[in-house]
Amino acid sequence: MKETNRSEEPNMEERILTEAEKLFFEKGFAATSTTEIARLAGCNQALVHYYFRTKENLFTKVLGGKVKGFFNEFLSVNAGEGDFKTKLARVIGCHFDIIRQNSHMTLFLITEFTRDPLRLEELKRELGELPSQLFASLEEDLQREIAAGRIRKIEFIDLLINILSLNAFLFVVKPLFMQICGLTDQQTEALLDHRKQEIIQTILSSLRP
Amino acid sequence: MKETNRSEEPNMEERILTEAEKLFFEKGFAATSTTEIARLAGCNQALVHYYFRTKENLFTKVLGGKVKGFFNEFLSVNAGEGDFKTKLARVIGCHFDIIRQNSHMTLFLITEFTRDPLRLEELKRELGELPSQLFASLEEDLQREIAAGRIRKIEFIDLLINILSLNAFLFVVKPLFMQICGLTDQQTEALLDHRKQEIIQTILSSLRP
DNA sequence: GCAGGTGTTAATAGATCTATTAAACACACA
DNA sequence: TGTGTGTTTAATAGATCTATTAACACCTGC
Repeated sequence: MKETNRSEEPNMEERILTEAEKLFFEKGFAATSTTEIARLAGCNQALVHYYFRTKENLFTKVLGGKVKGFFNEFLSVNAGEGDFKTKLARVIGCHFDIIRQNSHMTLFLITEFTRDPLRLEELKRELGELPSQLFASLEEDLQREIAAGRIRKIEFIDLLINILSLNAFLFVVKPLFMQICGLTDQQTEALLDHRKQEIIQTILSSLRP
Repeated sequence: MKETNRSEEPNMEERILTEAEKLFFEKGFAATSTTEIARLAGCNQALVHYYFRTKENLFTKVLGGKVKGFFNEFLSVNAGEGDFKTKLARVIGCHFDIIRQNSHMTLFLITEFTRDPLRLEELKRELGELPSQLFASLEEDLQREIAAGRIRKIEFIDLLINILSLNAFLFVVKPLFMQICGLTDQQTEALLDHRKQEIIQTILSSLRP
């Protein structure tokens, strides 16, 4: 086994991983071939199998870390201190930023998990209790606020779906949206900055009694 | 050429179209094989090519009508009469229903158009002025309401994105959502009935001054 | 009854893809 | 120099996919 490279140019194994990630995100598992991965990485196709044995293996290698990392980050957001609206605004903003940083993964995650439910089960198992932790605390707060008449009556699941919809949907259709509206990258980033604030305001406004 | 069937059991050509549609929607173009289409339709694989010559051909045959029809319906929704909030509620509800009836198409449309921008350009050309008609009228109303202080200040594009996000996102992740929450079809339908009202209320609430 | 059209299948060509194997290559080090 | 180890390639087996072709079954009009 070779020492991991430090500050050298990437070796072939790493280049394969890099190109594989690009292609998998861009075209999905089925439409990506090991031949194409090899071509982009600049090596023989057999080498892809030498390092990773199977395409499936390579796929999970590429994904495993990324996906688990993404959800871990997403579900570990800390609501922090302050009143409910402050905490809520913070969580919404953090989630928006996390999705934004993984923009190209959004659509990919949805399609791959939809098409392969087994992968989803696996992820659920790996994440364990993480989801319930973040949500339990927020739901408790929500019920208290409703009881105190400080926000209108709403099911927790609805609030959750509303936030996720507003935060994620634009990233799901981002390439489409840019093309339809004819936006440059720079204009898109500006719009996203603006959207983050607008989403927070929309959710908070919609919760007023 | 044979007469189109009336009230008889579907002929093989129609069954191929039906099964092809299911598979394309479910797994995308690349992951669907003509062999599998034939198997589900209950015929020899050669027959698929007999009727449609190529897989690409079959794909556009299946899609062409559906997609154009969907967007036509979506963009032809009539705001009708009444004050702004009434009209808005009607448009949101109609859009929700249209997407709901085409539930399985939502994710498919996004992925296919994202992966093949040319198809999108073609669709834009075919739809022509339709999009601007619906939106121009609503935007005008919105500005008037803001000026009159009856709703809070908001960009029209933000309102549009909010509505579309809330209406569409759940359908994009519907299979995932059902699996994660362990919902039956019946439970899901009940949730969707509820969501429709909740989305309308969320949008209207969020617009209060 | 049979000639011709339509629907259907079996067989197969040809392409491409995954995965394996054996051999060539490069380099370290005794 | 030679041997060993890790990297890379060429060649290829075997599977699967798209598409074509030739043959078969069945109906219909003459």
